[in-house]
Amino acid sequence: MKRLLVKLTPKAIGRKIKVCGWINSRRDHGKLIFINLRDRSGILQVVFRLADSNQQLATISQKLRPEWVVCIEGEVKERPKGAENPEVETGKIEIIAEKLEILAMVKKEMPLDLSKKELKMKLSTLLKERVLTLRHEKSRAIFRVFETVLGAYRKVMKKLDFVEIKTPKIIGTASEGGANFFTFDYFGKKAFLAQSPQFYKQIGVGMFERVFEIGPVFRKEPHFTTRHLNEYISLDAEMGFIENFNEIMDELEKVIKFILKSIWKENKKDLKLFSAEPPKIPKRIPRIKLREIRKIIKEKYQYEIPEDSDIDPKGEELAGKWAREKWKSDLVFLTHYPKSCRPFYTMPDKENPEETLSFDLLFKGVEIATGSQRIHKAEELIKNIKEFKLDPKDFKFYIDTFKYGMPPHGGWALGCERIVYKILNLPTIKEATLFPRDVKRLVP
RNA sequence: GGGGACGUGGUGUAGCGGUUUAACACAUCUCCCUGUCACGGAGAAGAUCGCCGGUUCAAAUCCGGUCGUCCCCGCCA
Repeated sequence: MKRLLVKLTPKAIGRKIKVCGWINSRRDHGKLIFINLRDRSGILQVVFRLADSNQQLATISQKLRPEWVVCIEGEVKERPKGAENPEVETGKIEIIAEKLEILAMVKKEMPLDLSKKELKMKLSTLLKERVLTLRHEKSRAIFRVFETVLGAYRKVMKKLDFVEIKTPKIIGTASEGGANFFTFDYFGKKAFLAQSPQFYKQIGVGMFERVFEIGPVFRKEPHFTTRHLNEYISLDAEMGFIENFNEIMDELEKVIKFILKSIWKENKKDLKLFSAEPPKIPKRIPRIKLREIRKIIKEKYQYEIPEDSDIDPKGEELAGKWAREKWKSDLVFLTHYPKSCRPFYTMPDKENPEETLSFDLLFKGVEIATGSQRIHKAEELIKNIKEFKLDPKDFKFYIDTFKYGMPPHGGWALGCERIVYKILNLPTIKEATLFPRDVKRLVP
């Protein structure tokens, strides 16, 4: 008999069918055993009536335990009056088991009970036992949201006429000139893991004007926080022929709105598990210069961000608070960062050369994206590389791109895990990562 | 790199100098149960309290070291 997916069983009342999946939970009433069977489409109650079944079925059904993998054949029936469960999609029906095939048993003591609504585990255990904890309903909900972010990003970028590219992650030139790279031996040469697709996506502008990439980036930064990972998925974009750098924010604004809208459309059940409130999104996301938000935070919250430096996490949190109070917005762009806190390829502001045409996008007080207009003239780029005390020789192919002619352009990088982390109000970004890589964690 | 906190059965916690043969919940095993869905009931097994050393008549409990973990700051998405 062909397997039927659990979600299709309510339409099969009266029919004999076969379902396959994992045992999510079991409730043994002696002569009556209830099993919640989980497959990719949902959960279905299976009833074993031991009094009515043959000896063999009765004996093995008593042995069934959580996470065993089974196929069950039987008749789909409406549940008796009063025994319906409105919390489950298949709660009005059940299947009366007649045949049971065990595909796999559990051979190890389970460190958790997957049928419980909350796992209540320490983060270290949750990640150590990842191969199992990922099966939990809430974990799966997180990664369904993650999948929506990826899908929505691709969809909206294509709609905005960007072309998807994939750039190398093994690279020979450090893209930001910093020291935060993983290095390794590549057939006798020194290689790096890409910390950003920066150079390659800019080269992509020379091909398609508008490109985007969804891919991993690697950061050798020993941070111990709830919002950092050493490997994460970056949602990158780069666009040519911009008249000013506000156009970059205009596009990013469309993108982030589409992503958020998609999640609230496609992941209602997942969001409910985390009691996630819809984000406050105004018609236009406020944009404010860093130097102005500095003043506002000082006046409103008596908190001072150090001069000529990047905004700190506390400052970001307060900027987020201010945006919510003043503009009723969970999103806010901070713009015009000082030259000293941006990479060498960032375009300085002609009106104030100490500031750059750059921005960060904050979501609920956490930075989820960074972007800027880039320098597109080779001479200026070389000058800036030298000002940053770097050697132009190390960036030859990158500089060549601009010698061959490039339009004014700019782009952004969105942190995929950060979006999911803030949307679901997770205690840490590590829960929004299948197998997080942090300073201490390389396995599993 | 700087700072803080925590390590107790499989999991999550309580106990914080002697009433402890280390307690509770869930999981595990045995038994009872025909309408449960976080099923219920009875019982059993399972921890030398991370490790090493010190203080003390007495240490899971206090002190020091060590290893591990988590968080904050810096930096970033």
